[in-house]
Amino acid sequence: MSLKHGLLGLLTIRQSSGYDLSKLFQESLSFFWVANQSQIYRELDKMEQLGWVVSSKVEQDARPNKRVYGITQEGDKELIRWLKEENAEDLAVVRNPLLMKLFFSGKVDREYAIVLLKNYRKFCQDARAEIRAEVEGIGQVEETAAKPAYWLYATDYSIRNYDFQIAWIDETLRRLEGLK
Amino acid sequence: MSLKHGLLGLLTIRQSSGYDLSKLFQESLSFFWVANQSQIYRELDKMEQLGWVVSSKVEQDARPNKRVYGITQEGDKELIRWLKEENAEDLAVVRNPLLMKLFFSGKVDREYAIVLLKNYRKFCQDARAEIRAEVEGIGQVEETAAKPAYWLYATDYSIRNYDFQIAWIDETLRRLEGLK
DNA sequence: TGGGTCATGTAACCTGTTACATGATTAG
DNA sequence: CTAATCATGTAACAGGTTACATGACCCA
Repeated sequence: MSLKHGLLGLLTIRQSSGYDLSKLFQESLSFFWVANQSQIYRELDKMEQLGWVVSSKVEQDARPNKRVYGITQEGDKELIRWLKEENAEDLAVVRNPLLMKLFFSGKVDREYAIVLLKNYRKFCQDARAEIRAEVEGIGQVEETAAKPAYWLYATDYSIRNYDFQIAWIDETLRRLEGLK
Repeated sequence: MSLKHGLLGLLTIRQSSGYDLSKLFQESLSFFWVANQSQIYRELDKMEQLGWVVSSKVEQDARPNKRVYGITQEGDKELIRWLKEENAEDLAVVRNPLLMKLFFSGKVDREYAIVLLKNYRKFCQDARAEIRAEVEGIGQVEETAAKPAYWLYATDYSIRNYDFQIAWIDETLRRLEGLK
């Protein structure tokens, strides 16, 4: 149940509306978690039922009224509980559409597998560049004994993960093209 | 929509019941796609409504009657269409619970992040060993101009992906422990 | 003045997870 | 004899996706 906890985490920074959270999420967590806006609204609703957040209506005139959410003590406790919980198996969600397609590519001409890999390679390069740009944008972040820069480890993972994928694609393309 | 297509792919090998498919899936595709049994039953149902498969009841006496599914021409066409389709963005589903937790680990003691990484490292090693064992079990598969061994590329990806993750964990642990 | 983005959400549907139900056969 | 596994599924719920609705403001 990572999405709810991601939202809790963001709400410890500041109170936010669904819209705000959606943007915040996009800026900070979207490299390793995709969530769309409507999903965030629904989750907030459920989190309020769970007592993890409270909301209050804020009247606005130039825009539609909004509902601003804040984390409760209960919510904070839940966030900490989740962070301390050990559940290694649940951390790896294996679901890879690329490999699914590749696995069955014997059914079609080899060219399709090659295009598949090449397109995906392009996608990886673009995604990698985007993360790098984002990281540069934030600039140097202090990593001290008091505060390890966890976000840095996460972006590092993401970038290197793309590197790994690109390297694997290149080798696989060589093998495929070598068979011609 | 990869699960339906995975099942279509398996059904081109042979006709199968939901139970058979569930085991087949486990043996062949589970390294890159997790699916549970009940999900497979439901998907088969929908695929029959779509005309991609047909089923027939098979009476059994020692066990409950079963429903055996076979792929139709329509289903085969759909499988090929999916294999040829270009959709690079949809191939990367970014949803990483490990990074979500790590990202917010500043909220708790550093020790929890260390345990998190160590537990996950163990998980990766076990998963890696399991795939290797499976690959050895199948033995050498011919890779010829006529038939590239796509399954081999997929397992190769999976193994190297675990290697990458383990390497990143080790470096991250060093950084974390260096801060003490 | 017409299209994009800001800003708020709702509704319907699809996909994935968990728990349960039933009864035979097999291993310790 | 008892628990595990084989073998078949169904039901309810949780999480994710797509499409739609409303209206102001901003830029070309």
